[in-house]
Amino acid sequence: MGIEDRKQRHKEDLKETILKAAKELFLEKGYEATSMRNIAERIEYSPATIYLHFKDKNEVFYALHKEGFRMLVTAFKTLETVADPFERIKAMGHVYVNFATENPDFYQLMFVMHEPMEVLELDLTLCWDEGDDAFRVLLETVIECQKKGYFKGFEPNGFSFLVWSTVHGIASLRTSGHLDHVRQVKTQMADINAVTKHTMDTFIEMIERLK
Amino acid sequence: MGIEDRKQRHKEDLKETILKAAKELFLEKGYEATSMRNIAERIEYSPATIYLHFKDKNEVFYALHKEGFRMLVTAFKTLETVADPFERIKAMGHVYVNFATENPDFYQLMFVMHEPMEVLELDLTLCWDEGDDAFRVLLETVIECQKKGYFKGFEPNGFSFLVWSTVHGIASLRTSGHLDHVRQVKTQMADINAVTKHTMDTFIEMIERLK
DNA sequence: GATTTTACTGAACACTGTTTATTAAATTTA
DNA sequence: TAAATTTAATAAACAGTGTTCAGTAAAATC
Repeated sequence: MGIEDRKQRHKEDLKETILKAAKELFLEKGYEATSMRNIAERIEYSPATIYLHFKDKNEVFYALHKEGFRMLVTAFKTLETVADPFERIKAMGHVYVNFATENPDFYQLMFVMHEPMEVLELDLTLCWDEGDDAFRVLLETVIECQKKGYFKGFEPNGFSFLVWSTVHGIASLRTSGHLDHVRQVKTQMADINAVTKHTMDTFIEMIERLK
Repeated sequence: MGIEDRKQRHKEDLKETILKAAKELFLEKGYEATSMRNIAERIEYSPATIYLHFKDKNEVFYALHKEGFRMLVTAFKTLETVADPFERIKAMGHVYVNFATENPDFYQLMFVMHEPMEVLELDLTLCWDEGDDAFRVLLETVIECQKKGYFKGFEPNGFSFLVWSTVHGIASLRTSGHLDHVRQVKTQMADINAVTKHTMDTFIEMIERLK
């Protein structure tokens, strides 16, 4: 089936080409400004062609959403070298917030917008494996911490949700710009990076005290 | 100038009518599905008339955004009866998350979307008074707590940002639906309310230990 | 060489936010 | 009261959006 293979490969090449163009435009101009016509124009196909490979715009961005999670899980991989689970959970917080800072558009796509998640809601045979993977890394680290005697008396799921909520809160208030508006009025801090860092440091100090 | 007054009143009546219709449609169908044509149709005016009273769609929703903050500040007012500042900060967290739960669309408009905030960014003479007000209530409570010996050694701004980030994280992961997706896979909890409550309880337990 | 399958597109549908020239009504001036 | 002016409101257009579908060329099969 050499011909079948080649055809299949060509088909997937085009799908990859569409996603490459979609990603470029998304990072250049954001979600709203990236139209199906825009993507089609860049790859020199008609808009209708995209619909032969993706159900709709949400499905295109769901693919990018998954790519973002693969990037995040890769970033988490580097944490395996951190032996102490408590140090690892601190490092995870930094990796998470840094990821959001360095890839604000991806972060919004992954954790703020719910358009890409609608694909999951409409097709219930699909699962949010990527999100689950990322959460499991956190949960396992929390459990490991508790085995060493940290965070005594906390239910691990609840504690993990709390840690996630906190770093997500910092990341999303930062990337949406709301944190910066309050900074301007309430603090003498020079820039948004300082506020983010200060808030993260306060969080680390907080969990240090639960040690 | 009785006539001037009447004309002025009529002008503001129409502005209020526009906002009323916009609010209704927004709560019925969400932000994206509320179009200027939709609003105009409901009040039986032409779309162009709205532009005599508001610069653009963002300005319409900025007005609703402000209304949301007035609602939140009103909800915070009831906390003045809580004498102990530590109990008050706990109650604030609950009021905040309950507000987000009961008014998810308003919450998104106020703390997640940045379209309404663009009005502030374009017209720098305007200030985000509403957001500042809400944050000040939190900051003052934190300072009061510290006067009573709680949260020793924390810088009050940083601690306030951290508390805000945490409750915002819980509220926004809940209203966006991301929390519910992880719940389905990772926990045996019946519904999203249980997860939200459990995470909030864990947060309260956490700050109790810093007392 | 004729037929079927595949890949692709042009054009349309029903929307969107926004602007502008024009009209109709109300008010002011003569 | 009649003419002139100001105000309020709109119809129509512009340039875009996501999406669908009938139709067309090219490739593969018979």
